[in-house]
Amino acid sequence: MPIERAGVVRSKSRIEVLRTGISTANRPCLSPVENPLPLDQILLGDCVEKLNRLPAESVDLVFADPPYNLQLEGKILRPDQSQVDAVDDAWDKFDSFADYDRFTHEWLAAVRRVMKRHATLFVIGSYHNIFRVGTILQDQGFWILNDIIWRKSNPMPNFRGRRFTNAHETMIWAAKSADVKNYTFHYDALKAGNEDHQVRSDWLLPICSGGERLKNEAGRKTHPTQKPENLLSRILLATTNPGDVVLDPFFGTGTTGAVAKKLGRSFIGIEREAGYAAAAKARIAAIDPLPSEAIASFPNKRTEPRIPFMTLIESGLLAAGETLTDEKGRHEAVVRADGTLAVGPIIGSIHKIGALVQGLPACNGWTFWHFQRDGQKHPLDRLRIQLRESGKEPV
Amino acid sequence: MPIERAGVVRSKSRIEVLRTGISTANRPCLSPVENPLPLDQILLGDCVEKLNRLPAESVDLVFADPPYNLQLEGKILRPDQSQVDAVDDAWDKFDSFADYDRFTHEWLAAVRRVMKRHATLFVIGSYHNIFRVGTILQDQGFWILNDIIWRKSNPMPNFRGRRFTNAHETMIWAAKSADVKNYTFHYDALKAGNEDHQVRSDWLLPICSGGERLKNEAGRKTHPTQKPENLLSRILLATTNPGDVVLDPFFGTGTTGAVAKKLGRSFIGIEREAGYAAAAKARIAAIDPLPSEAIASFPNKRTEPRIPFMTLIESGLLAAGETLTDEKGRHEAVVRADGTLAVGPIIGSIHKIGALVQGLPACNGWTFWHFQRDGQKHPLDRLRIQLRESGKEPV
DNA sequence: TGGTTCTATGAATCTCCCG
DNA sequence: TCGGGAGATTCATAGAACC
Repeated sequence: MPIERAGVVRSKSRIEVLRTGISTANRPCLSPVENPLPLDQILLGDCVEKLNRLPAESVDLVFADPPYNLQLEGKILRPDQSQVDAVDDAWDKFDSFADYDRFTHEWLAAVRRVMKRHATLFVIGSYHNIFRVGTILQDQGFWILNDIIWRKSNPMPNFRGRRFTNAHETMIWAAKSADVKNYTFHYDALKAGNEDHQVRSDWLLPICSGGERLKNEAGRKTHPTQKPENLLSRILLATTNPGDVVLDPFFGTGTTGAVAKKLGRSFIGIEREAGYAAAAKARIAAIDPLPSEAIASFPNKRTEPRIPFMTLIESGLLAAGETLTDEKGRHEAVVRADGTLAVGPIIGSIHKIGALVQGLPACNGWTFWHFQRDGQKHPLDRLRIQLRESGKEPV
Repeated sequence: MPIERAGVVRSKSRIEVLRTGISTANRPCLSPVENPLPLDQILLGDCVEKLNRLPAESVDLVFADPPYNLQLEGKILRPDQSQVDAVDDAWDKFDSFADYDRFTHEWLAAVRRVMKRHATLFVIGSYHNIFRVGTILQDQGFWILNDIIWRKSNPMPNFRGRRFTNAHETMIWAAKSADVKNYTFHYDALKAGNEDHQVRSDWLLPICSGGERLKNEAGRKTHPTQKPENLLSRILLATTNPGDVVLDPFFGTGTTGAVAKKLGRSFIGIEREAGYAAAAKARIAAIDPLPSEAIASFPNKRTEPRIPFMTLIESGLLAAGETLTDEKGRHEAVVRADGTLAVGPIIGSIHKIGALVQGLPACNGWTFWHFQRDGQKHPLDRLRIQLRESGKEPV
């Protein structure tokens, strides 16, 4: 095995830390000590075989760029890489789809086992294979979160003029099952980086070319389908945290590893072709990780510490007896010393009372209710932010 | 052994169908004379049953908008607590993927039988169903020509902030089999109407709303998923000729029929719900077909237009059938639905026709041709500027 | 009448912590 | 595992309402 490690090699203690919390129950074959998570390495060999040697529930994200269907390449390979005779009638065409399906089924099941409970999966493909992949992953219980369209700003034109320019590829983003709700998704950061608008399911990005494209000595491209780093950046920034483990079972020339290293994530790459793996290793070794302040997490509203309304009063930011209104001044409520609001005889939380006065089933009291300072109305949330910021300062 | 998992286990009979085409057992044996093609009609009933009564190899194009098999749980509320009027109709309910696959397999096989040899098929769907559809149609021997992304310029946002905005739907365009080469595809006309650039596989179009959206007496939408006419226009203009027969097995409120009538194509619609069919019938009756010079075939030779003139028509800024003149009103031409101009029998880009009527070698159609509004003539360029200003595409 | 503001709504697999 | 409740969450467009 010429290449078992590439790029950054982590210390054992680091691995131990990252592996903490991984159950030993379902782990195949090897003990944790004998089989530590091979972080930031490229495993050379068949992906199913290599995956089966990894501990269960050990990675946070999977990015998979499997071989596209083989029907256009004139030859068909079985999962064991034996070649199927070239054929062109319906029976054999079906047979080739069945082969591709079996291959897909195997690697998806192997990947699924090593995913942590909250982990998610990206698979990229074209119309040749993506429908088979999508069907099979649904059959395995994966739960699709989005299909995402990579719109190529500079696609290869259609030379024969008999079809529309094939200007996109499709990615499927899926959780392990429908009941997984706590997957990582940096909604706030994505929105903030997109003119304060939600990021859509169609992404416009150029294909990989220029200096980013790996070439051999003869100037030929090293890999036929090298993915652009920007594509992987978006994915990793959106769905992982720094320190997370990203698995790529079809590593190729290592775009996933390069981007993971740059963004302070760990990677595990599996690649069958030694030539691709070697190119990936050299490429990743030359990557400088970004400074930590460039990749630190964007504040996430859902994970901010909760501030009880009462704390505002206790801290003196708001006084018991003050009158709150909505933004337009159409509704009023009085702040009570115990951290509740009163509208006439009715008493309740800022959310309950906000819902009540509007006749709605629910309401976010932090943004609905406003207090008055210097003749201007400000939302309660402003005081909450103030409190959180002051709490972070050293005392 | 029934079909348990599409793409994984196949029944023997399924393989038989794939090998031999349609088995004769299920084939209805009515002669064309006994069963003339019900052109420009809506057949009320189950689509498979109705399809089996149609003569084999009788339609030129199929547009299918099957149920998506959305699996909704509970309600979704907007941030203002209003409830989204979701698709919860009985026709979109399936017990399992296996059920949906069976349904898909049946209607696709029935559709396949009535397609002429050179006919093509469009199916539209979302990530909930499109992977199943794509897999099954590949299994049946259909040959995918493109997958086409309808990018919605105004999609519904994601209200919970846990996913990317689901801003597109996917269409699969397929021929009956891989050896069909003579399908209709108006490459030259499409290119001429698109700045002399090939049309890509991602199309930006708004959802159906405003006056085009059918509403009942109470002002509620008649159909939850009415498709925009511009979407069907592009499809019919690209892949059919005037006089062709377009089949829609899930007719709904008849967008396919309305566009077919407008563009001088015939249609056959099949719809199970009497209410939808009645709405479709009334809608189509009110359609005025475009004048024949606006839809006659684009000459099958290369031209050199330089304008996305087609976009003006799709955006509604200019209507197919309108007459353009030069500034002094000495020359006239008719706007065609495919983004070209006609002067008598001669058809070409706005530039070519402008040059022709003046007897000059070249002409800038954008400044030469004028349209009439409120009794005044304005150059086409005015509309182009308007469009550019409004056409800020989300990235 | 014209400009501005408000409101309704669209194929949607749409929360999460705590007791 | 289930239920309750805090509190988090929206963009483009049409058309009505208002000024």
